[in-house]
Amino acid sequence: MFIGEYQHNIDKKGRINVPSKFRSGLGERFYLTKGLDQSLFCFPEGEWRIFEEKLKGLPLTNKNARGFVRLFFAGATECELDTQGRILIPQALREHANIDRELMIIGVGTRVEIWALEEWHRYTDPDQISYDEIAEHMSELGI
Amino acid sequence: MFIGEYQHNIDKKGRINVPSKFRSGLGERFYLTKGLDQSLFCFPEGEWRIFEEKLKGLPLTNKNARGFVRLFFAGATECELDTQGRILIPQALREHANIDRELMIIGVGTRVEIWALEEWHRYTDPDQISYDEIAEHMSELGI
DNA sequence: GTGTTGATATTCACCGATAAACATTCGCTC
DNA sequence: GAGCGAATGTTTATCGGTGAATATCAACAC
Repeated sequence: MFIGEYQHNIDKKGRINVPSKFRSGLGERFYLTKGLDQSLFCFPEGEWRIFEEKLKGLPLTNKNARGFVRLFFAGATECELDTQGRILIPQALREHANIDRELMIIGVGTRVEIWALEEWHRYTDPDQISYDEIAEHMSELGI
Repeated sequence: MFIGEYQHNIDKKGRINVPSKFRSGLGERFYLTKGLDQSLFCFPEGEWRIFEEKLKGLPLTNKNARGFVRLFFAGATECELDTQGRILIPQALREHANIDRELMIIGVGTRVEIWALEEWHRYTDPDQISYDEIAEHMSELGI
């Protein structure tokens, strides 16, 4: 399970250090794709297969489903950690997530997400997000 | 069951001593998350697994669910007692709870909470809080 | 009151992780 | 083949996390 948030920087060549806590979970080879809400999704091999299966099951006739499938498959790339534990983020994905220099890498259970720092702050802005609603969800979980 | 309150200090590296009374209940490894009201929640491993399982099942396509899962996982961290019974509180969690130096660790039945001392005093200030009023609401909950 | 024990506080030193700059290789174009 | 840029590798500096050692304090027993 991936949890926690880590603020890293991207270097001039478009590489980022994968937080050491995520390395064992992601393994040597994993998958990176355009995600929802201007983020990038990062799946370990096993989770990627599950995700693939789900996408394949979507109806070709549904317009939204078609867009969904295109976004994920077309945006996907296979990543390999280099000798220093870094990965290269392709230009297209950097643009999708608006990543310039500072970014936030977060663990979201079964996947890892990469956000431009600014986007993440906007997303988690207390004015934008309803903590009451969150509290609501928490009580459903019995917290 | 966790009960009692303990006033501790955090060291320069962001570590705190876990009160010895809580150690056996929390075990060697447990989980810490951003809680409500500027506090931090501390869950033993077993309870954490239950949340994880529930959250894993939430749909990726639902915006609210996505947000909740992100905040919950990103705001969490795994803690392990070091050789002296201390844990490290990550920067982000310290900021969430406004913890600078003095803090209060309280037992709340099934979980442990960590507060900045100042926040705790503000929260429990008799001028701010009416126990009668709280008791009133409790009766609505059937207690 | 004194000594003992266990718990918490504080400091220091070391190691690993990350940041940033620089070097090398490879493939491409001209 | 020369020059170029993208990708990959190497090196160094810095910072934060981790463990060890020591100091302080409170509770308790005698």
